Amino acid sequence: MPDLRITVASPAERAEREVPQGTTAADVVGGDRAVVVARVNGVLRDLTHVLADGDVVEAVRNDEPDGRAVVRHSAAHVLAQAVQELHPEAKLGIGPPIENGFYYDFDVDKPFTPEDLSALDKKMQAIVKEGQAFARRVVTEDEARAELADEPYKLELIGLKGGSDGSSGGEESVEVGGGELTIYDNLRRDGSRAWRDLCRGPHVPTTRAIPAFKLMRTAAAYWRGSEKNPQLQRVYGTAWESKDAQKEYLNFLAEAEKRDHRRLGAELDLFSFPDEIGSGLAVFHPKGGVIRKVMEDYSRRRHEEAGYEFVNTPHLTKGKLFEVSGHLDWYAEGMYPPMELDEGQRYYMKPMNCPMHNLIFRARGRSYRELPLPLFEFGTVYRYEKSGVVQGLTRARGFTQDDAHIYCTREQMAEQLDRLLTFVLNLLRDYGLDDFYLELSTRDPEKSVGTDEAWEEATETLRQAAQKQSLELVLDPGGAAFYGPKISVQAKDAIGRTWQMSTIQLDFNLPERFELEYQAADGTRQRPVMIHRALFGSIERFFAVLLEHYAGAFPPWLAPVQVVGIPITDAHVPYLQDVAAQLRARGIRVEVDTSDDRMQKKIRNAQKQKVPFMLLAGDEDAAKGAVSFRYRNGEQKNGVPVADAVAEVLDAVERRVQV
RNA sequence: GCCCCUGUAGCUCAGUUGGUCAGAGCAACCGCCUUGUAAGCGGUAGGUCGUCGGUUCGAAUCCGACCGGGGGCUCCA
Repeated sequence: MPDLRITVASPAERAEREVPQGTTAADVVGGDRAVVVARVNGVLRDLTHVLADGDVVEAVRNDEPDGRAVVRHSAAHVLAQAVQELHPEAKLGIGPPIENGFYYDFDVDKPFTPEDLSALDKKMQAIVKEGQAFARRVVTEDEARAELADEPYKLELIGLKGGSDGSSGGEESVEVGGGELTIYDNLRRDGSRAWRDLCRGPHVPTTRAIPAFKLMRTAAAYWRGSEKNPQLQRVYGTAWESKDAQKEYLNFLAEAEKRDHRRLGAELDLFSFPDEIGSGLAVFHPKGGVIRKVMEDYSRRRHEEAGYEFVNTPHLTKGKLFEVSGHLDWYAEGMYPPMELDEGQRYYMKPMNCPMHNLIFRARGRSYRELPLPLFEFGTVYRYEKSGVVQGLTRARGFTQDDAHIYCTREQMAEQLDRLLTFVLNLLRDYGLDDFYLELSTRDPEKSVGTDEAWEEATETLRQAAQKQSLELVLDPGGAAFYGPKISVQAKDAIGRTWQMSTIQLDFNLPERFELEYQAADGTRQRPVMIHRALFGSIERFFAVLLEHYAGAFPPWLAPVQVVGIPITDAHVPYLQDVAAQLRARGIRVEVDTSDDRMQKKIRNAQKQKVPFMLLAGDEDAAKGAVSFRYRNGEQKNGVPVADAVAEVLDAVERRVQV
């Protein structure tokens, strides 16, 4: 039998080898337990895959993205096997790997309980320990239908695959894919079949190659993501290449929970959601209010410097305005239902500020000399979010946008976008976010208005502006709003989570609908282009992001209480009050703790409130005209002359640094 | 909107199979203590157990509806 020539590739090198017929990927790149699958000619394959002449083979380890996904996918299979052993009536949905884990959907009579979950976890442990092999088997459609006669959802997937060959490629999933149908058998050590599932694969060689997993939660999910379909029970799990990697991930989750803005908002007395007001509608307490005020003040200042004009508009309007804007056609279900006044006149809460700003533009004739005209407003809007999606400050029903609309000529558009992106990114950096990427959302043909040409021009202009920023640019096909494409700035926070922050949207549509015009230099009337942009998105949401980013320990310029004076005994209260007065005179938010707690307790309280500076004073300090710093990290600096202490605090605030 | 979980003092939580089970800690308030870097001590007050119905001799405990909250689906700033 002639030998095969293959290439063994690794990030470091490529080596040609001659191997006998029948050589598998495992023969070439296996041996290391961390290698779970192989990449053959760029396609992930089982290690049992038999190589052909000319193949390029690459080992895929379980600690790289593709390898992790395979481990997770295999873990999903083990879950499904466990479910069908413990709940034989369960019908299988799909079970793909996802970011940080996997899920599997099941149709069961009764939703899983927490007890079910821990029983499943145990069963999975047993299966993993047993070391069952994942064996791939190619089947015909008829064979698959026969074998999976009891699995209605799998049959549906087979039907989908058979019916729409290559038409759009849209329904490809991990169960069925590519050119052939495959079933994976889970084989016990004695070769008998423990379980099987329709699956594209690939899989790890045996269940033992799933080093760490944990079932996380259950939830309902619609079959194939549509509300019209039945709801299945989804079990979420996580899986990793090692126990340590999993532990690290679980620690990350714990850290995220500690930073949850809903928790910190209550602990730090920043805001609340009184039941009496209604779901998704927040009130800001004094400490949250002052943070918000500082955020807004700084933003206003920067907008002023950048030449924005400030406007104000009402929260409520007659329905006609949203007929003109098209919101009632496109957005009605996101709006609060109307109130009927004055013989059937319908008034709506505004879900967006743009129509109002258009009225300001249109209030009188406009000249090309006024353009670009940027109108800015902290505009509060109300959106009727479905009850299941409301979530803290990040998804509220009432929120305030730092909203601006820039009216300009087509010629000005590109430069405006350019400057805008730079402005946005710099401002976000001032608030302490500095790790960004950009996302370009393009047209959803199902949900959009306007001509193809206009969309194309707008999209291209945005793309060019984005590319100048030397940031990563990600595409989001079909993600645009109905009136135009958008760029959004995604920011990474202190623990690596990304948040969508600012959005910049081009709009050729609203100027049309509102018949906006300006008079050009040649005397003709022209239609302006409109750019929508919000930096924070919503102040509430941005507030939440910063709160989580800083874990409540705001930098001094944002901290609600910047300095707490802590007297060693009551006798030192007047001394500290004098220090506080000096700070207050310079605009510092300072309190002196005059409660009858002991000094240690006062420190603990200030520490828990995450106050950036504690200033202590007892006899020793008072005698020298000094104070002693205690910082949030527990460090201290003793005997600092009062003038120096004041200067240090002021400096930190003015430079907006974190301490 | 749909599914699951959940709702006991301002906060975190105990309350066994429905029958002195309405409790604790922290916070608040009142005293005592006068103290050098994360909880000093004592006392007082505070809840129609989310709401409304139902089952029962009897419900925080069982059932239903509604209203919050959480996790998802979907959607989105």
